[in-house]
Amino acid sequence: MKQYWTPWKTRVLDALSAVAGDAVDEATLEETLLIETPPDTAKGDIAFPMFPFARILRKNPAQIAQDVAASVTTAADGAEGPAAGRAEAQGPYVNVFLDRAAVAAEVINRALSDGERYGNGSALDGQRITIEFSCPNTNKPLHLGHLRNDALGESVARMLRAAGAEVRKVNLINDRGIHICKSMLAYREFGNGSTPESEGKKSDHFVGDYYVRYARWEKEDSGAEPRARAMLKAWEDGDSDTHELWLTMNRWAIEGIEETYRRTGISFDETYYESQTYSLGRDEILKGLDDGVFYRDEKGTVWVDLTDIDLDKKVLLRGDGTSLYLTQDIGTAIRRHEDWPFDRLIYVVASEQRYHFQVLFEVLRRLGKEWADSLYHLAYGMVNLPDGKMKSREGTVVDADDLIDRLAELAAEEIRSKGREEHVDDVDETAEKIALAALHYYLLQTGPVKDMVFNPEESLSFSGNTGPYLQYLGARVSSMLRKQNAPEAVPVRAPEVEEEWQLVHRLAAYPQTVIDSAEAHNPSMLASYLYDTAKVFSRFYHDHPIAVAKDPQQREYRLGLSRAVMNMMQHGLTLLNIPFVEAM
RNA sequence: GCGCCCGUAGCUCAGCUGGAUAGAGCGUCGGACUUCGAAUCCGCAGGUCGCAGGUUCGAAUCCUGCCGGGCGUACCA
Repeated sequence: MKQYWTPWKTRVLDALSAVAGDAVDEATLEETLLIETPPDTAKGDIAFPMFPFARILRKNPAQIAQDVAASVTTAADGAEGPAAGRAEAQGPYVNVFLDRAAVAAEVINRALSDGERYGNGSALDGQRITIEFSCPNTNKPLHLGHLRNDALGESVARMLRAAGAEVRKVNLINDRGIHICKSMLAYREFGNGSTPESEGKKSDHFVGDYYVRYARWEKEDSGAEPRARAMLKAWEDGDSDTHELWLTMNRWAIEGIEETYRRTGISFDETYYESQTYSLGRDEILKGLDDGVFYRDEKGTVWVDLTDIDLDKKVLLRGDGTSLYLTQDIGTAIRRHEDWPFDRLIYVVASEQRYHFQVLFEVLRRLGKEWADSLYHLAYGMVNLPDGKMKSREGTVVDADDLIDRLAELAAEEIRSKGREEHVDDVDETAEKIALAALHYYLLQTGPVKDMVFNPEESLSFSGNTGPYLQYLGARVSSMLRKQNAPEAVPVRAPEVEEEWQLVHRLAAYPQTVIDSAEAHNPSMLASYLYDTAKVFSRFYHDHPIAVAKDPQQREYRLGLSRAVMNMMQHGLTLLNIPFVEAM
């Protein structure tokens, strides 16, 4: 989308290249030119710092600014509409004063006519991106760590889509292995044929309880572990009783987990199961062995030597021919590329596995997969508690369902204590949406690379820099727009107060923010943009009349601006997987 | 030991590819509801941007070293 500063950028570049003559090519000038917003709007609406050109042009930056400003103003002379205005040198900066009325009308009307699509872009048009996230085990329910993973994966996927990419969200369910057998064994041992229904328990929690039960048992009885291993062997040999139990318990686990997905707005286009993919990759490794990319030792183990790129030697296939984590990841990557050839494959996986992905990508490269360079590990930090790490053994793991229940309960209390029951359609449904807003915003406001501290009390709060703050703004404005309809378009009219102009500016910069956040795979950029915008709007709303403005033209204009900002907020909240509420 | 990541206000975090005076929220203290919804708004206080060098017109941002913390360095996943 063409931005309102585009004509000015062109004019500044023209002026610079006139000053530079043949000495500097235009591409260099364009790369060097920065566009900023002056710290104080009295200084102008757009700023171009001339510092970098001082070196290139061997001139005083303030002098350059004066020359450029003069010729830019001349170039703009006679222009009308959004391209009109003048430039002024302020020290080493060229500052532009726009025809705000014209620019504002263009920006607002674009947001009004685009409606809920405002913010969708085409920067990634034609790109096919697969994104893998969540990847739960079928021996226990989701916990806080999964919630961060899910929030990130879902949000990044939505942002990439908004930026124009074709996105395929995939899940890989870890439904096999010794840890799965442990809960199965404990159930066979202590379950007495009970079921989630008979116990009145959510089915994934039911399964998880047996995993915990196993852990306790293992401590008391040294015979437990060998039996778990024997069960894994039986499973691998296709023992029918074991498979029947496995199918039943997996179904319980997955149904429960899917319920949490539905609840949190997480979805996938394709689900892979490790039980179906774990043996993939073996043939690929053997092919690589034939091609001399890998080697076999005297025990029959297949290795890859990555010491030439400062990594280690890694085992790809055990001597008995069985697969490892790495083996199957090689297989699933290849399978995915066959299923749906992608331009990029993003793995949303905790940063502890950085090394694993380095190795994985390099092995695929050595197997001659030309698409190996398009693989990307979106590593994110761990979620800690105020007193340290979550430890499943110490029972400090924060359960996903419990946390959301707790949040929803508090939100419902809040609704009641404010006497809002009559104003919302359904207290519990609204409370649930507020809970998700609090949770998702909390998880996404921190950039992915950083470890974060989950402070229960803080995350349970609904005021300040939180998801519910954003929802609250939406609810108030929705309520206002129910009473007074916004116009379909606004006339050319100068914004009267500073907040109006700031909102126009934020409206204009929003589509690019979506693209930047998507390309950086960083929802926190978008989150803080929305929060800052909401703050500006809150102040505007508080200090100035909108729907109750006496002057009908002013009222219409402000209602139009409000609607436009709401379109943007709704779009942005959706990208963060935060539900919009009409009333709360 | 080696490798990767992080270190910004008392706490939790922003700060885009280096750019004009480093920002929020929570917490403390104080103010604003006969006015479009007070889950809001406004104000006060709070900083050697871990430390030391370097690069440059200019560094929280880039480079080097050190300190502190996390993670990794499995024929676990």
